[in-house]
Amino acid sequence: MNRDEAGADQRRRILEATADVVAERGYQETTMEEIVRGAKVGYGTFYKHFDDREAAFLTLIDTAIKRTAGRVEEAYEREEGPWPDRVGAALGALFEDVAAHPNAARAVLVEAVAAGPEAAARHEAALKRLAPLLQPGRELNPRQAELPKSLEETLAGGIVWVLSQRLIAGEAAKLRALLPETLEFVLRPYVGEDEAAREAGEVASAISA
Amino acid sequence: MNRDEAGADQRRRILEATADVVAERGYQETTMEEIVRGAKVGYGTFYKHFDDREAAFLTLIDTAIKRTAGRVEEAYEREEGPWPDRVGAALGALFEDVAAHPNAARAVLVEAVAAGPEAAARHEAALKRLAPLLQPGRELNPRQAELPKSLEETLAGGIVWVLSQRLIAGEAAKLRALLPETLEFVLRPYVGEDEAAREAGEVASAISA
Amino acid sequence: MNRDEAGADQRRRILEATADVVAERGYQETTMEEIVRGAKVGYGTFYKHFDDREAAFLTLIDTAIKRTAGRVEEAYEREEGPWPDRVGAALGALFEDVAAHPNAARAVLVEAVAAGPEAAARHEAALKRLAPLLQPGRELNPRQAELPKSLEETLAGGIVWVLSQRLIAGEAAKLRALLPETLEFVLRPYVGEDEAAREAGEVASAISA
Amino acid sequence: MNRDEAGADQRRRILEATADVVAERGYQETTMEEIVRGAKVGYGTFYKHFDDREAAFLTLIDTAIKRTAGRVEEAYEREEGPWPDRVGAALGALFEDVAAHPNAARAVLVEAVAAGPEAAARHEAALKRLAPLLQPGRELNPRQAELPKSLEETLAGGIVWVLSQRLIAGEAAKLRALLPETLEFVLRPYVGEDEAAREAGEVASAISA
DNA sequence: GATGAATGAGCATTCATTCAT
DNA sequence: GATGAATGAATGCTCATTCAT
Repeated sequence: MNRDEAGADQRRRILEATADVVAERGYQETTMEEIVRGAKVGYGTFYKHFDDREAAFLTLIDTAIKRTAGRVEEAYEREEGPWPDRVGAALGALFEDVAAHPNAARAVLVEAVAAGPEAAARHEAALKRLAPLLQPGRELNPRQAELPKSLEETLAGGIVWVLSQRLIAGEAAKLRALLPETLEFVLRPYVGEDEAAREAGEVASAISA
Repeated sequence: MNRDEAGADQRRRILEATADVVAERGYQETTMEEIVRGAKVGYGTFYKHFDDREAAFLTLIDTAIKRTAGRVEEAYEREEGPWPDRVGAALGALFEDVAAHPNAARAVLVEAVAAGPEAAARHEAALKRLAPLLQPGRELNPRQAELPKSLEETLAGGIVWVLSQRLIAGEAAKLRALLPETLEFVLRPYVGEDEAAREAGEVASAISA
Repeated sequence: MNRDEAGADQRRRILEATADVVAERGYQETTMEEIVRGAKVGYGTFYKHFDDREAAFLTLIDTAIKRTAGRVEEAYEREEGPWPDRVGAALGALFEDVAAHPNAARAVLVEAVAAGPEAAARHEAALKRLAPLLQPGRELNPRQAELPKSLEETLAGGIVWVLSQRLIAGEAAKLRALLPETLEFVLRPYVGEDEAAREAGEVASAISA
Repeated sequence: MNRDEAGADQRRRILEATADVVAERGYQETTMEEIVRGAKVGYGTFYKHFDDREAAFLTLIDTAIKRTAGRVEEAYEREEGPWPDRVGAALGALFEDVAAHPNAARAVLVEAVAAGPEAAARHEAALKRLAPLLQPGRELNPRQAELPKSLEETLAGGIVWVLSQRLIAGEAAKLRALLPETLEFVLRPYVGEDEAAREAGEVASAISA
């Protein structure tokens, strides 16, 4: 491992340790000692990579958001089927990524809310990125004009709630099973309950396969 | 004012000051000094009423939940019309109460999430109290068996998201205007979009009246 | 002792402890722990009185300068004899005050030099206050025009050197004995060696009396 | 450049960098990082040459004292005229050397005072080396018995004060202009004001020539 | 009873020094 | 030999809690 790789590895270990400790004890209760012990680095090394404790936390959030948003948006783009399939792919990618990185997800979805204005702003901005994926569904609804303006925001809130509850309960593994019904919940306002149920069923089959 | 009344008044002032400071600076940033200054009591008085800082915060949450839940559930019970009207009444009471006590609501809905396990548990429990009000709606849906199991939880998450965003933005006053579309969002899975839109319309008329 | 008196006492103890520790170990080596231990106060009490460690040190310096300058200038004003007597009185007051408060004097004369720009500026300003007491002596010199412009500054430097060396050596008590010859050194450029020696002799008699 | 020369060069660069940083920020604020960066060497190289940070500072002081004292004492010895001329030569060499190496001089004259006991002792010892150059002047004073015992120390203090003030003000270049009056100040107690003024005048002419 | 002055444990951060490469 | 990445002891400061008045 050369010097750059070693540095990148330290940085990764620090962010991982931060995510772990924050997930376990909450951001505010997270001490520097726990982070550096968890990352197996000295204090000085931590401060070579980050300005202070908050900077590491914000970087953790930013990194997680970037990765998750990338996967979600990529899944959405890659799927070439009709819009409901694209949403299904995106939501599937979201649930998978959260399940794969539950601590980082928890940092973004739970801790960021009350970890100061910077973190809260990132949390909010991250959630707003779901709206553009849902908006096109309005075209499919014959009475789209009647759809509430805040629909996308509210749906995003519902999705986040599902994720948060599992993360808080330490049951990220159960998310996979919740994907079909969450998808149904999301699609329903746009395509109606029949179509939504059908899409959810397809996803459910794919999962159990 | 006799001794008991004086004590109750102090206690109320402490909780109010706690809510104010927590709303303004976040729970973790809230110092005892700010609380006792805001409540116009000495430290000793604070510790006569509460074991420690967290106890006051938990009591604040509990009190707020009790009051809000009481109003919501009472509105639901009092309404003698069909179920959608009852949900409309309950949601209306919720939005009104949050708008009337934004600081306390913020403590419950935003700060509690990341203020330690005790507070998080209360936050979660509070949200779960919305489910029993929504569940009966399943009876109205001819294909109720197909409704996602987690529907009520997810709807609650959506509602909370709407409330949280306004509270964070300091725009509790705008909640009134959001009530119709949020109601529509909640009713839609149970009664379909036509009926949901109709109920939302009625509520909207009632508001502007 | 009422509340105000207690506060003033704490403040005095903190400044005294600061002077003691600084004299013993140097300003930069002085830790907060030593100060609060020496002052018999908690950290919080320290920070109620002073913004930070440097503030306490600067206050110590300012206080010492104010007291010493007051005494010196008062002695100068009070003496109604001819100018050499006035300088003798002033220098006597200076030596006495330094001997009575060697730690504070050391803080001003020795430590302040290298304790940051604020402290250094105060050190310099303090020394400059000696010049106005010496300047009038120029009138007594028939060839005053030839006196070096920097004479007063240089004399002040000489005086400070004498004081500093005794303070560093921990021999503040010996200052009394050095007063006559230092006075002679100071007066000589203005009144000539005969008169300077005479004045020094008078002071010496007064001391041994 | 062979090994020894390379080593000597590193050592010189380290001392120079130390002097620079100490002059700019003060000894206590000087970090190892600044020194090694300024000297363009690694930490390991630094510690090959010096035991620790203080050792480098003490060596810097010792080196500077040795060089300056050498020049001053050499100028004094080399001058074959009467004693006042010899003192003039010595003081001239001192002022020139300080002006030529202001950072090193500042380390010795200003920083050393409050940089711990070792450094303070060297500062004091350095000043004491001026006395033997001045002492012989007593022979020229018909009433030498009456000269204060501490006269030489006090004069040295005055000289140092002049130098320090210019160094602190970053005006080492102005020292040249201050040489005549400082010389006059130094000679006066021994040879009287006429002779002192005459010598100062000569030096002034030599400078402006 | 009520006050708020006082305490001191606990934490983030810095930087001299070491040692693997 | 030379480097500079890494260490972690040491320190200034905050703030929840106590208790003398």
